[in-house]
Amino acid sequence: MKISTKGRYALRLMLDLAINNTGEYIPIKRIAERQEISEKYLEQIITQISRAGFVRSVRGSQGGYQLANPPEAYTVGMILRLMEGELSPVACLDEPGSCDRADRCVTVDIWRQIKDAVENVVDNITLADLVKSYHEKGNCEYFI
Amino acid sequence: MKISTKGRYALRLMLDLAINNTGEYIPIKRIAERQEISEKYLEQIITQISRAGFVRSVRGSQGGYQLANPPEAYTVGMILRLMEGELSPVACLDEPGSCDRADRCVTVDIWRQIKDAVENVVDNITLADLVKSYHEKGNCEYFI
DNA sequence: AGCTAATCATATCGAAATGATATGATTTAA
DNA sequence: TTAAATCATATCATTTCGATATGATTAGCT
Repeated sequence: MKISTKGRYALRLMLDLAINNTGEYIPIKRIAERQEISEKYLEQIITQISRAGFVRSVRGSQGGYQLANPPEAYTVGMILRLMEGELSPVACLDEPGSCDRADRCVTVDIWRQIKDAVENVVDNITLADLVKSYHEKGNCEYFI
Repeated sequence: MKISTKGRYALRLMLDLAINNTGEYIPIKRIAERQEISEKYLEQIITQISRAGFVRSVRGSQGGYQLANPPEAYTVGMILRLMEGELSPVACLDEPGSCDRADRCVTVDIWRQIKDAVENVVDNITLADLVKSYHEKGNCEYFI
C-alpha cells in the first residue's frame, strides 16, 4: 500500500513550482537542489508532467518550467494519478471483467471503500492549500 | 497503492474459514480448490496467520485449520496488517526520524490523512460482516 | 558565430519485491 | 503401515523500483 517515489517526488516538484510561482521559468536543477532529488530522475518525472500539460516549458539557456495554471487548479489527486495511475488498492476496480468472481465477491466492496476514502482525501487538497500550510510552518522560499 | 496478493489471499482464506466455521478442521487443499489459489502459496500464507495465533491447526491425516476466535473477532485491518505491515502510503509515518525533512514537510499531513482514511475502513469491517454480505449475495458454502 | 545552459529522448542497470514453485521433513488418523 | 495433512526452507522467474548514462536538440548570451 505504498505510494512510489515518482508520485511523491512529483508532488514535491509541483509544490516547489507553486511556492516559486513568480512567473519566471525555473530549471530542474534548482528544484533538484532544493528538494535533494536526483536531477536526472526529476527530468523523467517532469517530462510526464509536461506531456500532461500541467507545466509550461522553455528550452535552451535561461529556460525551465512553470505551472501552466494557478496552484488552486491542481489537486493532489491529479498529480498522484498522473504518476501512479488509478488510486485503487486492486486492479479489478479499474478493469471491469478482469475477474470472473466479481459478481459473488464480497471483498471488492472493501477495496471500493478504500479507494473512495483515499480519493476523498487527495481530491480535496490543492497545491494552494499546501503552499499555505508551507508558509504557516514558518518556511520560506529559500528553505524547502 | 496496491494491496499484494498475499494480503488479498489471506483475507479470502480467513473468510473461507469463517464461512465454513463448523468446528471441523479444514485442510488447505479444500480452501485452495474453492478459492482457486495455489495450494502451496496458501500454505505459506496460512503459516504466517497461524504463527500470529489467528487460527488453530491440527497436523496429520484429517488435520487442517480453523479460526481460533469467532468471525466477529477479526477485522479486515488485522488480517491485512499481518501480511502487508502498516497500511501507510509512506514509510516515514511508521519510522520516526527516518526523514530529516519531517519538521518542515507539508506532504506528510496528506499521507497521514490517507492512512487514517484507510484504517477507518478496514478496522470497522469484521469477518462476520463479510460472512453476512456473502450470504446476502445469495452465495452458499459450496460456492465461493 | 560559438559557447553554454537548459530541455528532450531513450537505453540501461542493479536491487528489491512479487508471486509463486519445488523439495522434503514431520505428524497423525485410519 | 500408509496416506493425508501441516511445517519448513530453498529456489526461481518476472516485474517493478529507483535511478544513472548517454546523447540530441534548442535557444539565450556574449
